[in-house]
Amino acid sequence: MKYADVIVDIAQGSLDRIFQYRIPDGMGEELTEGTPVYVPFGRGNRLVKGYITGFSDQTSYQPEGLKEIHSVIRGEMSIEQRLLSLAVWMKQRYGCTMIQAMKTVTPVKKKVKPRVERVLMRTVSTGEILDYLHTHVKKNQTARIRLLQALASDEQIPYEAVLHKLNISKSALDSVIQAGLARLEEKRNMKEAEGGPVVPHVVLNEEQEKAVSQFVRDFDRGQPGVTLLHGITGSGKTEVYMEMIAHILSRGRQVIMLIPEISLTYQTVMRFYRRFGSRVAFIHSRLSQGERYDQFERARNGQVSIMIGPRSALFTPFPRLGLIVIDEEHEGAYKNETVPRYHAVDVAKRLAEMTGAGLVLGSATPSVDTYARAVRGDYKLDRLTRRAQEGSRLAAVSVVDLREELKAGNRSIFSRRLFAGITQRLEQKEQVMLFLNRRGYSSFVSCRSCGEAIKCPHCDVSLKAHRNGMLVCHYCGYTAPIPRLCPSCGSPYIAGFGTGTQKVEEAAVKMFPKARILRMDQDTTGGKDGHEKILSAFMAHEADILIGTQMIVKGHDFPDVTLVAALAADLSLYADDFRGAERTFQLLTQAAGRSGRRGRPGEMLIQTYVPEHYSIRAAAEQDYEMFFREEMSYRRLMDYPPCTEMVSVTVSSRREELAKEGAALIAGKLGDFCQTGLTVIGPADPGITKINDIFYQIVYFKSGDSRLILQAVNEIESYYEWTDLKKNVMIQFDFK
DNA sequence: AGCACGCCGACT
DNA sequence: GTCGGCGTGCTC
Repeated sequence: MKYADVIVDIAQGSLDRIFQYRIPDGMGEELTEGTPVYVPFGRGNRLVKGYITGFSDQTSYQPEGLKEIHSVIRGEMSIEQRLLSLAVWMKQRYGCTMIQAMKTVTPVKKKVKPRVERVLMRTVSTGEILDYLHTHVKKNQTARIRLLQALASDEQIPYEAVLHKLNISKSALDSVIQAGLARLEEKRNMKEAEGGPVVPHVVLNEEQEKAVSQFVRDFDRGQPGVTLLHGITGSGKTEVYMEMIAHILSRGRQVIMLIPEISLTYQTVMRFYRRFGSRVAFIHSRLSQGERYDQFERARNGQVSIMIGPRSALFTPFPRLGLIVIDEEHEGAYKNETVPRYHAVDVAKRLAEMTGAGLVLGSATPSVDTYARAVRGDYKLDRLTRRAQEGSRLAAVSVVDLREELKAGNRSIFSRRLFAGITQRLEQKEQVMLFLNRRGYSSFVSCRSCGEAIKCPHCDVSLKAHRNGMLVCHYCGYTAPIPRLCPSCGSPYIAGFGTGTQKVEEAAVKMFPKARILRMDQDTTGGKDGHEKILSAFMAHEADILIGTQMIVKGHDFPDVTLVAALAADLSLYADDFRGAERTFQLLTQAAGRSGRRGRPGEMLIQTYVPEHYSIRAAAEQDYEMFFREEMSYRRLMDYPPCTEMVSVTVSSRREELAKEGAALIAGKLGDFCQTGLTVIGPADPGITKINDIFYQIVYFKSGDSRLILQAVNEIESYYEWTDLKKNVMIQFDFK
């Protein structure tokens, strides 16, 4: 290898590319991917820091013009070094390029346009916040008073409710909260100065106490390991996390806590802030690149010790990481949707190993994969089986067999039992949530004569009807007016089919004409704060019934909801992958958890055509173990993860036949590479075969031997690299 | 980001 | 005549 690929000063967005350098005699041995080096750069040949990302024998640049690497930077394992070795691991594990991996682990500092709100955030004081409220938030006097009282008295009030009542933008409220937090911090400091108790500690129950003390003991022995905290809804997992975090902080180490974006609510922020004060920092999607970078800097130089955020918070550059917590471990949001398609749990495990930190995974419905490892003894398992709040009970769940409804002549989407339940709740002025557990079920236009749905000319999906009379492709953005005649048969009888939730809404309006009904889906959540507006209106009890997809059952607690119903639980069961049953069980269990809080008993109804299916029976019984046993025997029978390791190769090309040929070549190569121990499936059509005029094919391979899987990935990579395949198709690996 | 190159105004 | 303003563009 004669030349090295170097990426320089990657905190600068514009220099975010590779430069090639000559390798001086004798230096080759020392260089590997991720090695930090000094290189001469620019017209003045000033020495800048860079990192090796790869090697090559050839160069696209004129060889005479290449400069030599100046020297290798040696020294102790810095934070960057650690993140870079994580990048090297990601490159290996997920089969991406070194640059892709490095971009993922290192934050890029981008220019930020100064915004008025930002100034407000930084400089606002308690006095100013009052001024702000008086000048900007005149609309609702009671809400303003409520907010002020809450800020002054530490009272917990729901974020969404405040947002709605004040009818202000989210960023404006965020500034208000920032100011409120500053004020709370002041009060804390005063209390500390007086020598009074800083935080009213929550008393943990026996199970919580046991989980904490075991974790503490193992951590102090230098064997933090991985712990699965399996706790039912409302069992007080957060209190357990907070005790563990407090312990880690007392040992002079730092904590990363991952949460699904949706559960970063005002309550969550306040809870952590009240316990840990200004040592905690948050990352959320509203932050600009620059603000995100600033949060990382505050972590690096010790201003904060706890970082709470989505999966990208994993790459917080703490000098001495002691604990990673992943809340709602089973959530799909932890998987990165772009290359490298890493899973936060896997990366966290690796990072924890590298830093000697503990890893705690928490969930009421752990992923089958995680639970299997816990059962196997790879992870420690702590159970929280009791609700933390005295007197609070799990919802009573029952299953309604829709086949019986049909037999009895009821063809509506409301079973008789659900109808009675809703009627009763309406009388009692309580709230109802109706959910369809399937996403992407939005309105398309189809022909009543030939039945064809109007499809996107560039993608293998049907076009969605928007309210402005246009058809839009949600994958490539193609837009066209709704035609008057059917493009396939010329019939004039074409009509829009509403979304699933629209139909439910229509039916509900007919059945319950006096009820106030809200619907939440892609059509109704137009605008940035659409979601929040609907949720907070419902929170403020401005509607009796909320209809929506799974987004309504995640993360939000509505105190007046006493009935939740899954209208057609089977919808998520037969999804196009092997995790359909798992997702169904998780969704139904989550939905049950939304019903009946604050002491009021809740009820959950599951309407289904397959009441005998184990995922539905287990959800009704609220019996995770039962679900797990059944699901594992299915996975074992079908040889699916976690009983085997499975990887998909997605092959894509502008030309359909090239994609098909390429996929066949790869499948053939895999077959040749290993006749025994490796199962190859495909080539096959993926769920969507064309997006943006690019055609897709998919090949799966699986094996019980993870080394064999990696070898196969490498084999395909080098095969791809050194043949015409590279000219014709793109490939992408995904670990299932 | 730096740093050089470059093409216009007021100074020893 | 030259010193220096910072506008533009490149960095293996």
